[in-house]
Amino acid sequence: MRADARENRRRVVAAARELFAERGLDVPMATIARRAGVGVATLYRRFPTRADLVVEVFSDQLGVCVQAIDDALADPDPWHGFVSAVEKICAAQVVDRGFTAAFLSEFPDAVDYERERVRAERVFALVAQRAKDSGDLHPDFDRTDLTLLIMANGGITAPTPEAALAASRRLTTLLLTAFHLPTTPLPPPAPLGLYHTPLGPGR
Amino acid sequence: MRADARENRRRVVAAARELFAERGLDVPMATIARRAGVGVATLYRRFPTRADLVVEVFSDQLGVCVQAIDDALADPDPWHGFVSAVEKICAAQVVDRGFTAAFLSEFPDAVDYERERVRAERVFALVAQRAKDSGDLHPDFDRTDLTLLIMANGGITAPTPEAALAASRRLTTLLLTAFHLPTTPLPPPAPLGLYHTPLGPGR
DNA sequence: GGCTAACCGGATGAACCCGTCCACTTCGGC
DNA sequence: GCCGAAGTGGACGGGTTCATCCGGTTAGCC
Repeated sequence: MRADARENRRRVVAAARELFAERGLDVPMATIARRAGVGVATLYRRFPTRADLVVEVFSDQLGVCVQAIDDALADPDPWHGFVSAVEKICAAQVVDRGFTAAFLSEFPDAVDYERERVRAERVFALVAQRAKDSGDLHPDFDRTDLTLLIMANGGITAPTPEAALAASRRLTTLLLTAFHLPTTPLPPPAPLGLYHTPLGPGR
Repeated sequence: MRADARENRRRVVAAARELFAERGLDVPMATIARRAGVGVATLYRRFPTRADLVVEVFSDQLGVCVQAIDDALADPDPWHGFVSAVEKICAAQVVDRGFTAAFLSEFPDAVDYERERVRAERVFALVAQRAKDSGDLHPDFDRTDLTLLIMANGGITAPTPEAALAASRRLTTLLLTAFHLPTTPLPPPAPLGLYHTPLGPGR
Protein backbone atom coordinates (compact mmCIF):
# COMPACT_ATOMS: atom_id res chain seq x y z
CA MET A 1 0.00 0.00 0.00
CA ARG A 2 1.26 3.44 -0.89
CA ALA A 3 2.27 5.87 1.85
CA ASP A 4 -0.44 8.44 1.14
CA ALA A 5 -3.06 5.70 1.04
CA ARG A 6 -1.96 4.46 4.44
CA GLU A 7 -2.13 7.98 5.86
CA ASN A 8 -5.62 8.47 4.44
CA ARG A 9 -6.77 5.20 5.89
CA ARG A 10 -5.50 6.23 9.29
CA ARG A 11 -7.38 9.53 9.09
CA VAL A 12 -10.59 7.79 8.09
CA VAL A 13 -10.41 5.49 11.09
CA ALA A 14 -9.69 8.42 13.40
CA ALA A 15 -12.62 10.41 12.05
CA ALA A 16 -14.92 7.42 12.31
CA ARG A 17 -13.86 6.86 15.91
CA GLU A 18 -14.77 10.41 16.84
CA LEU A 19 -18.08 10.42 15.01
CA PHE A 20 -19.19 7.00 16.22
CA ALA A 21 -18.52 8.13 19.76
CA GLU A 22 -20.39 11.39 19.32
CA ARG A 23 -23.38 10.31 17.31
CA GLY A 24 -23.63 6.53 17.22
CA LEU A 25 -23.01 4.02 14.50
CA ASP A 26 -25.36 5.49 11.91
CA VAL A 27 -23.54 8.66 10.95
CA PRO A 28 -23.54 9.18 7.18
CA MET A 29 -20.50 7.81 5.40
CA ALA A 30 -20.06 11.17 3.67
CA THR A 31 -19.76 12.89 7.03
CA ILE A 32 -16.97 10.57 8.06
CA ALA A 33 -15.18 11.16 4.77
CA ARG A 34 -15.51 14.93 5.11
CA ARG A 35 -14.16 14.97 8.65
CA ALA A 36 -11.26 12.80 7.51
CA GLY A 37 -10.58 15.22 4.66
CA VAL A 38 -10.92 12.58 1.97
CA GLY A 39 -13.47 11.76 -0.68
CA VAL A 40 -16.24 9.25 -0.24
CA ALA A 41 -14.67 6.88 -2.74
CA THR A 42 -11.53 6.58 -0.65
CA LEU A 43 -13.58 5.55 2.33
CA TYR A 44 -15.54 2.95 0.40
CA ARG A 45 -12.41 1.53 -1.19
CA ARG A 46 -10.88 0.81 2.22
CA PHE A 47 -14.09 -0.26 3.92
CA PRO A 48 -16.64 -1.62 1.45
CA THR A 49 -19.34 -1.87 4.10
CA ARG A 50 -20.11 0.07 7.24
CA ALA A 51 -19.57 -3.06 9.31
CA ASP A 52 -15.97 -3.26 8.09
CA LEU A 53 -15.32 0.22 9.37
CA VAL A 54 -17.09 -0.46 12.64
CA VAL A 55 -15.01 -3.56 13.26
CA GLU A 56 -11.80 -1.66 12.54
CA VAL A 57 -12.72 1.19 14.86
CA PHE A 58 -13.88 -0.92 17.77
CA SER A 59 -11.19 -3.54 17.68
CA ASP A 60 -9.00 -1.50 19.97
CA GLN A 61 -11.96 -0.34 22.04
CA LEU A 62 -12.64 -4.00 22.58
CA GLY A 63 -9.00 -4.33 23.51
CA VAL A 64 -9.53 -1.82 26.29
CA CYS A 65 -12.33 -3.97 27.64
CA VAL A 66 -10.26 -7.09 27.43
CA GLN A 67 -7.48 -5.33 29.29
CA ALA A 68 -9.88 -4.26 32.04
CA ILE A 69 -11.13 -7.81 32.42
CA ASP A 70 -7.63 -9.25 32.46
CA ASP A 71 -6.65 -6.74 35.13
CA ALA A 72 -9.70 -7.79 37.13
CA LEU A 73 -8.60 -11.41 37.04
CA ALA A 74 -5.18 -10.38 38.35
CA ASP A 75 -6.60 -8.25 41.18
CA PRO A 76 -5.78 -9.76 44.58
CA ASP A 77 -9.26 -8.81 45.86
CA PRO A 78 -11.80 -10.75 43.75
CA TRP A 79 -14.73 -8.46 44.48
CA HIS A 80 -12.73 -5.29 43.90
CA GLY A 81 -11.53 -6.69 40.60
CA PHE A 82 -15.04 -7.58 39.55
CA VAL A 83 -16.41 -4.16 40.45
CA SER A 84 -13.64 -2.23 38.76
CA ALA A 85 -14.00 -4.24 35.55
CA VAL A 86 -17.72 -3.59 35.41
CA GLU A 87 -17.26 0.08 36.19
CA LYS A 88 -14.55 0.52 33.59
CA ILE A 89 -16.62 -1.13 30.90
CA CYS A 90 -19.69 0.93 31.68
CA ALA A 91 -17.77 4.17 31.85
CA ALA A 92 -16.06 3.51 28.54
CA GLN A 93 -19.44 2.80 27.08
CA VAL A 94 -21.31 5.85 28.27
CA VAL A 95 -18.83 8.28 26.78
CA ASP A 96 -18.91 6.46 23.44
CA ARG A 97 -22.33 6.09 21.93
CA GLY A 98 -21.22 3.66 19.29
CA PHE A 99 -19.47 1.35 21.67
CA THR A 100 -22.63 -0.15 23.07
CA ALA A 101 -24.02 -0.87 19.65
CA ALA A 102 -20.74 -2.39 18.54
CA PHE A 103 -20.47 -4.53 21.64
CA LEU A 104 -24.03 -5.79 21.28
CA SER A 105 -23.79 -6.46 17.55
CA GLU A 106 -22.59 -9.59 15.89
CA PHE A 107 -20.15 -9.44 13.01
CA PRO A 108 -20.36 -12.83 11.35
CA ASP A 109 -17.63 -11.94 8.88
CA ALA A 110 -15.10 -10.52 11.36
CA VAL A 111 -13.80 -13.76 12.77
CA ASP A 112 -11.06 -12.40 15.00
CA TYR A 113 -13.24 -9.64 16.38
CA GLU A 114 -15.84 -12.23 17.34
CA ARG A 115 -13.18 -14.47 18.82
CA GLU A 116 -11.87 -11.63 20.97
CA ARG A 117 -15.34 -10.78 22.16
CA VAL A 118 -16.04 -14.36 23.09
CA ARG A 119 -12.72 -14.58 24.90
CA ALA A 120 -13.62 -11.45 26.88
CA GLU A 121 -16.85 -13.06 27.95
CA ARG A 122 -15.06 -16.20 28.99
CA VAL A 123 -12.45 -14.40 31.08
CA PHE A 124 -15.16 -12.31 32.65
CA ALA A 125 -16.93 -15.50 33.68
CA LEU A 126 -13.75 -16.48 35.52
CA VAL A 127 -13.67 -13.10 37.26
CA ALA A 128 -17.26 -13.58 38.33
CA GLN A 129 -16.63 -17.12 39.54
CA ARG A 130 -13.73 -15.93 41.64
CA ALA A 131 -15.91 -13.25 43.21
CA LYS A 132 -18.57 -15.84 43.92
CA ASP A 133 -16.05 -18.16 45.54
CA SER A 134 -14.86 -15.39 47.82
CA GLY A 135 -18.42 -14.94 49.02
CA ASP A 136 -18.85 -11.38 47.77
CA LEU A 137 -20.84 -11.95 44.60
CA HIS A 138 -24.30 -13.42 44.72
CA PRO A 139 -24.31 -16.99 43.38
CA ASP A 140 -27.25 -16.16 41.11
CA PHE A 141 -25.13 -13.78 39.08
CA ASP A 142 -25.28 -15.04 35.53
CA ARG A 143 -22.93 -14.42 32.66
CA THR A 144 -25.73 -12.80 30.68
CA ASP A 145 -26.08 -10.23 33.41
CA LEU A 146 -23.12 -8.33 32.03
CA THR A 147 -24.85 -8.08 28.69
CA LEU A 148 -27.99 -7.03 30.49
CA LEU A 149 -26.12 -4.28 32.27
CA ILE A 150 -24.51 -3.13 29.06
CA MET A 151 -27.86 -2.95 27.30
CA ALA A 152 -29.44 -1.14 30.21
CA ASN A 153 -26.53 1.24 30.37
CA GLY A 154 -26.90 1.85 26.66
CA GLY A 155 -30.47 2.97 27.16
CA ILE A 156 -29.29 5.95 29.16
CA THR A 157 -29.62 9.21 27.28
CA ALA A 158 -29.13 12.65 28.70
CA PRO A 159 -28.59 16.12 27.26
CA THR A 160 -25.10 16.47 28.71
CA PRO A 161 -22.35 13.87 28.99
CA GLU A 162 -22.01 14.70 32.69
CA ALA A 163 -25.62 13.80 33.37
CA ALA A 164 -25.29 10.63 31.35
CA LEU A 165 -22.19 9.64 33.26
CA ALA A 166 -23.87 10.31 36.59
CA ALA A 167 -26.90 8.27 35.61
CA SER A 168 -24.72 5.45 34.37
CA ARG A 169 -22.74 5.39 37.57
CA ARG A 170 -25.87 5.22 39.64
CA LEU A 171 -27.32 2.41 37.56
CA THR A 172 -24.09 0.45 37.68
CA THR A 173 -23.70 0.79 41.39
CA LEU A 174 -27.32 -0.11 41.97
CA LEU A 175 -26.93 -3.34 40.07
CA LEU A 176 -23.65 -4.11 41.76
CA THR A 177 -25.41 -3.50 45.05
CA ALA A 178 -28.10 -6.00 44.15
CA PHE A 179 -25.41 -8.60 43.50
CA HIS A 180 -23.22 -7.80 46.48
CA LEU A 181 -23.33 -9.72 49.74
CA PRO A 182 -23.93 -8.12 52.16
CA THR A 183 -25.62 -4.81 51.36
CA THR A 184 -23.55 -1.73 50.59
CA PRO A 185 -24.64 1.92 50.66
CA LEU A 186 -26.39 3.36 47.62
CA PRO A 187 -24.78 5.83 45.21
CA PRO A 188 -26.15 9.37 44.88
CA PRO A 189 -28.90 10.00 42.32
CA ALA A 190 -28.33 12.00 39.15
CA PRO A 191 -29.08 15.75 39.06
CA LEU A 192 -32.79 16.38 38.67
CA GLY A 193 -34.61 17.21 35.49
CA LEU A 194 -31.79 16.35 33.17
CA TYR A 195 -33.25 13.29 31.58
CA HIS A 196 -36.14 14.34 29.40
CA THR A 197 -35.49 15.54 25.89
CA PRO A 198 -37.96 17.11 23.43
CA LEU A 199 -39.16 14.98 20.54
CA GLY A 200 -37.35 16.25 17.47
CA PRO A 201 -36.33 15.09 14.02
CA GLY A 202 -32.94 14.06 15.34
CA ARG A 203 -33.81 10.56 16.57
CA MET B 1 -66.67 16.01 11.67
CA ARG B 2 -68.12 13.74 9.04
CA ALA B 3 -68.68 10.08 9.82
CA ASP B 4 -66.20 8.73 7.27
CA ALA B 5 -63.56 11.17 8.47
CA ARG B 6 -64.01 9.99 12.03
CA GLU B 7 -63.64 6.37 10.94
CA ASN B 8 -60.48 7.16 9.00
CA ARG B 9 -59.03 9.00 11.93
CA ARG B 10 -59.71 6.02 14.15
CA ARG B 11 -57.96 3.72 11.68
CA VAL B 12 -54.94 6.01 11.48
CA VAL B 13 -54.55 6.01 15.23
CA ALA B 14 -54.90 2.23 15.37
CA ALA B 15 -52.31 1.73 12.66
CA ALA B 16 -49.94 4.16 14.34
CA ARG B 17 -50.34 2.38 17.65
CA GLU B 18 -49.36 -0.94 16.10
CA LEU B 19 -46.43 0.43 14.16
CA PHE B 20 -45.06 2.55 17.01
CA ALA B 21 -45.15 -0.55 19.20
CA GLU B 22 -43.42 -2.72 16.61
CA ARG B 23 -40.81 -0.37 15.24
CA GLY B 24 -40.51 2.70 17.43
CA LEU B 25 -41.54 6.28 16.90
CA ASP B 26 -39.72 6.89 13.65
CA VAL B 27 -41.72 4.78 11.23
CA PRO B 28 -42.38 6.63 7.97
CA MET B 29 -45.63 8.50 7.87
CA ALA B 30 -46.44 6.86 4.54
CA THR B 31 -46.20 3.44 6.15
CA ILE B 32 -48.71 4.40 8.79
CA ALA B 33 -51.05 5.75 6.14
CA ARG B 34 -50.73 2.60 4.07
CA ARG B 35 -51.44 0.29 7.00
CA ALA B 36 -54.45 2.43 7.86
CA GLY B 37 -55.66 2.17 4.27
CA VAL B 38 -55.75 5.93 3.74
CA GLY B 39 -53.69 8.43 1.78
CA VAL B 40 -50.85 10.43 3.23
CA ALA B 41 -52.81 13.64 2.97
CA THR B 42 -55.50 12.30 5.25
CA LEU B 43 -52.95 11.51 7.89
CA TYR B 44 -51.32 14.92 7.68
CA ARG B 45 -54.66 16.72 7.80
CA ARG B 46 -55.55 15.08 11.11
CA PHE B 47 -52.07 15.22 12.57
CA PRO B 48 -49.96 18.00 11.10
CA THR B 49 -46.82 16.87 12.91
CA ARG B 50 -45.56 13.52 14.06
CA ALA B 51 -45.67 14.71 17.64
CA ASP B 52 -49.42 15.28 17.36
CA LEU B 53 -49.91 11.68 16.34
CA VAL B 54 -47.58 10.42 19.05
CA VAL B 55 -49.45 12.35 21.71
CA GLU B 56 -52.78 11.01 20.49
CA VAL B 57 -51.54 7.42 20.44
CA PHE B 58 -49.85 7.47 23.82
CA SER B 59 -52.43 9.43 25.75
CA ASP B 60 -54.25 6.27 26.69
CA GLN B 61 -51.02 4.35 27.18
CA LEU B 62 -50.12 7.04 29.66
CA GLY B 63 -53.55 6.51 31.16
CA VAL B 64 -52.65 2.89 31.82
CA CYS B 65 -49.55 4.02 33.68
CA VAL B 66 -51.50 6.53 35.71
CA GLN B 67 -54.00 3.84 36.60
CA ALA B 68 -51.22 1.52 37.75
CA ILE B 69 -49.77 4.24 39.93
CA ASP B 70 -53.14 5.15 41.40
CA ASP B 71 -53.75 1.49 42.19
CA ALA B 72 -50.37 1.36 43.88
CA LEU B 73 -51.30 4.26 46.14
CA ALA B 74 -54.49 2.45 47.13
CA ASP B 75 -52.71 -0.82 47.87
CA PRO B 76 -52.86 -1.67 51.59
CA ASP B 77 -49.26 -2.97 51.46
CA PRO B 78 -47.02 0.01 50.52
CA TRP B 79 -44.12 -2.07 49.25
CA HIS B 80 -46.33 -4.42 47.26
CA GLY B 81 -48.02 -1.43 45.69
CA PHE B 82 -44.70 0.14 44.81
CA VAL B 83 -43.37 -3.05 43.25
CA SER B 84 -46.47 -3.79 41.24
CA ALA B 85 -46.57 -0.26 39.84
CA VAL B 86 -42.96 -0.45 38.72
CA GLU B 87 -43.44 -3.89 37.24
CA LYS B 88 -46.58 -2.89 35.37
CA ILE B 89 -44.91 0.16 33.89
CA CYS B 90 -41.84 -1.76 32.79
CA ALA B 91 -43.85 -4.60 31.32
CA ALA B 92 -46.06 -2.22 29.35
CA GLN B 93 -42.94 -0.56 28.08
CA VAL B 94 -41.01 -3.58 26.92
CA VAL B 95 -43.79 -4.82 24.65
CA ASP B 96 -44.17 -1.37 23.08
CA ARG B 97 -41.03 0.09 21.61
CA GLY B 98 -42.51 3.52 21.14
CA PHE B 99 -43.78 3.80 24.66
CA THR B 100 -40.37 4.40 26.17
CA ALA B 101 -39.54 7.12 23.71
CA ALA B 102 -42.90 8.75 24.25
CA PHE B 103 -42.54 8.61 28.02
CA LEU B 104 -39.06 10.09 27.90
CA SER B 105 -39.93 12.82 25.41
CA GLU B 106 -41.28 16.22 26.17
CA PHE B 107 -44.20 17.64 24.23
CA PRO B 108 -44.16 21.36 24.93
CA ASP B 109 -47.33 21.92 22.88
CA ALA B 110 -49.41 19.11 24.35
CA VAL B 111 -50.39 20.78 27.59
CA ASP B 112 -52.73 18.15 28.97
CA TYR B 113 -50.43 15.29 28.08
CA GLU B 114 -47.61 17.01 29.92
CA ARG B 115 -49.89 17.72 32.86
CA GLU B 116 -50.89 14.08 33.07
CA ARG B 117 -47.29 12.95 32.91
CA VAL B 118 -46.29 15.35 35.68
CA ARG B 119 -49.23 14.21 37.78
CA ALA B 120 -48.13 10.60 37.33
CA GLU B 121 -44.68 11.50 38.58
CA ARG B 122 -46.13 13.28 41.57
CA VAL B 123 -48.42 10.44 42.58
CA PHE B 124 -45.56 8.01 42.13
CA ALA B 125 -43.51 10.10 44.54
CA LEU B 126 -46.27 9.58 47.09
CA VAL B 127 -46.20 5.83 46.48
CA ALA B 128 -42.44 5.84 47.00
CA GLN B 129 -42.70 7.94 50.16
CA ARG B 130 -45.26 5.55 51.59
CA ALA B 131 -42.97 2.61 50.89
CA LYS B 132 -40.10 4.46 52.55
CA ASP B 133 -42.22 5.21 55.62
CA SER B 134 -43.13 1.56 55.97
CA GLY B 135 -39.45 0.71 56.08
CA ASP B 136 -39.39 -1.37 52.92
CA LEU B 137 -37.95 1.06 50.42
CA HIS B 138 -34.43 2.38 50.80
CA PRO B 139 -34.47 6.06 51.87
CA ASP B 140 -32.01 6.89 49.09
CA PHE B 141 -34.55 6.06 46.41
CA ASP B 142 -34.91 9.18 44.33
CA ARG B 143 -37.74 10.22 42.08
CA THR B 144 -35.39 10.25 39.12
CA ASP B 145 -34.72 6.58 39.72
CA LEU B 146 -37.96 5.68 38.00
CA THR B 147 -36.81 7.57 34.93
CA LEU B 148 -33.48 5.84 35.22
CA LEU B 149 -35.17 2.46 35.31
CA ILE B 150 -37.35 3.35 32.35
CA MET B 151 -34.35 4.44 30.31
CA ALA B 152 -32.39 1.34 31.29
CA ASN B 153 -35.36 -0.82 30.46
CA GLY B 154 -35.64 0.89 27.11
CA GLY B 155 -32.11 -0.12 26.27
CA ILE B 156 -33.10 -3.77 26.29
CA THR B 157 -33.28 -5.25 22.83
CA ALA B 158 -33.71 -8.89 22.00
CA PRO B 159 -34.65 -10.85 18.91
CA THR B 160 -37.88 -12.19 20.41
CA PRO B 161 -40.41 -10.41 22.63
CA GLU B 162 -40.19 -13.29 25.10
CA ALA B 163 -36.46 -12.78 25.59
CA ALA B 164 -36.94 -9.03 25.92
CA LEU B 165 -39.63 -9.53 28.53
CA ALA B 166 -37.48 -11.96 30.48
CA ALA B 167 -34.53 -9.57 30.41
CA SER B 168 -36.72 -6.67 31.45
CA ARG B 169 -38.15 -8.65 34.34
CA ARG B 170 -34.71 -9.55 35.58
CA LEU B 171 -33.46 -5.98 35.35
CA THR B 172 -36.53 -4.65 37.12
CA THR B 173 -36.33 -7.14 39.93
CA LEU B 174 -32.61 -6.56 40.33
CA LEU B 175 -33.12 -2.85 40.80
CA LEU B 176 -36.04 -3.41 43.12
CA THR B 177 -33.80 -5.73 45.07
CA ALA B 178 -31.17 -3.05 45.39
CA PHE B 179 -33.78 -0.70 46.84
CA HIS B 180 -35.47 -3.23 49.08
CA LEU B 181 -34.73 -3.58 52.79
CA PRO B 182 -33.80 -6.25 53.66
CA THR B 183 -32.44 -8.35 50.82
CA THR B 184 -34.77 -10.53 48.78
CA PRO B 185 -33.88 -13.46 46.50
CA LEU B 186 -32.75 -12.71 42.96
CA PRO B 187 -34.89 -13.36 39.88
CA PRO B 188 -33.79 -15.95 37.30
CA PRO B 189 -31.55 -14.81 34.44
CA ALA B 190 -32.77 -14.60 30.86
CA PRO B 191 -32.23 -17.52 28.45
CA LEU B 192 -28.68 -17.58 27.16
CA GLY B 193 -27.47 -16.27 23.85
CA LEU B 194 -30.60 -14.36 22.99
CA TYR B 195 -29.29 -10.85 23.31
CA HIS B 196 -26.89 -10.21 20.46
CA THR B 197 -28.24 -9.13 17.11
CA PRO B 198 -26.36 -8.78 13.79
CA LEU B 199 -25.52 -5.29 12.61
CA GLY B 200 -27.93 -4.47 9.81
CA PRO B 201 -29.36 -1.46 8.04
CA GLY B 202 -32.46 -1.55 10.22
CA ARG B 203 -31.05 0.31 13.21
C1' DG C 1 13.46 13.31 -14.49
C1' DG C 2 9.99 10.09 -16.62
C1' DC C 3 6.46 6.80 -16.54
C1' DT C 4 2.93 3.68 -14.91
C1' DA C 5 -0.01 1.95 -11.74
C1' DA C 6 -2.19 3.13 -7.73
C1' DC C 7 -4.81 6.57 -5.81
C1' DC C 8 -7.76 10.52 -5.29
C1' DG C 9 -12.09 13.59 -5.13
C1' DG C 10 -16.33 14.87 -6.65
C1' DA C 11 -20.16 13.96 -9.78
C1' DT C 12 -23.83 10.84 -10.28
C1' DG C 13 -28.13 8.11 -10.06
C1' DA C 14 -31.02 5.22 -7.30
C1' DA C 15 -33.65 4.82 -3.13
C1' DC C 16 -35.93 6.76 0.62
C1' DC C 17 -38.74 10.10 3.39
C1' DC C 18 -41.13 14.41 4.20
C1' DG C 19 -44.85 17.59 3.69
C1' DT C 20 -47.83 20.08 0.18
C1' DC C 21 -50.93 20.64 -3.57
C1' DC C 22 -54.69 19.58 -6.52
C1' DA C 23 -58.20 17.25 -9.16
C1' DC C 24 -61.69 14.00 -7.97
C1' DT C 25 -65.18 11.77 -4.78
C1' DT C 26 -68.60 11.37 -1.24
C1' DC C 27 -71.37 12.68 2.69
C1' DG C 28 -75.50 14.53 4.36
C1' DG C 29 -78.60 18.70 4.93
C1' DC C 30 -82.41 20.42 2.26
C1' DG D 1 -82.47 13.65 -5.78
C1' DC D 2 -79.34 17.85 -5.60
C1' DC D 3 -75.58 20.32 -4.48
C1' DG D 4 -71.92 22.46 -1.82
C1' DA D 5 -68.63 21.69 1.44
C1' DA D 6 -65.83 18.46 3.53
C1' DG D 7 -62.95 14.74 2.59
C1' DT D 8 -59.83 11.79 -0.14
C1' DG D 9 -55.72 9.72 -2.55
C1' DG D 10 -51.84 10.01 -5.20
C1' DA D 11 -48.53 12.83 -7.59
C1' DC D 12 -44.88 15.98 -6.84
C1' DG D 13 -40.68 18.91 -5.39
C1' DG D 14 -37.15 19.22 -1.95
C1' DG D 15 -34.03 17.09 0.90
C1' DT D 16 -30.92 13.26 2.53
C1' DT D 17 -28.13 9.06 2.24
C1' DC D 18 -25.98 5.32 -0.16
C1' DA D 19 -22.64 3.32 -3.15
C1' DT D 20 -20.55 3.47 -7.82
C1' DC D 21 -18.05 5.45 -11.67
C1' DC D 22 -14.72 8.27 -14.01
C1' DG D 23 -11.32 11.75 -15.34
C1' DG D 24 -7.43 13.95 -13.19
C1' DT D 25 -3.37 13.52 -9.91
C1' DT D 26 0.51 11.72 -7.47
C1' DA D 27 3.72 8.47 -5.44
C1' DG D 28 7.69 5.95 -6.06
C1' DC D 29 10.40 2.66 -8.91
C1' DC D 30 13.72 2.92 -12.66
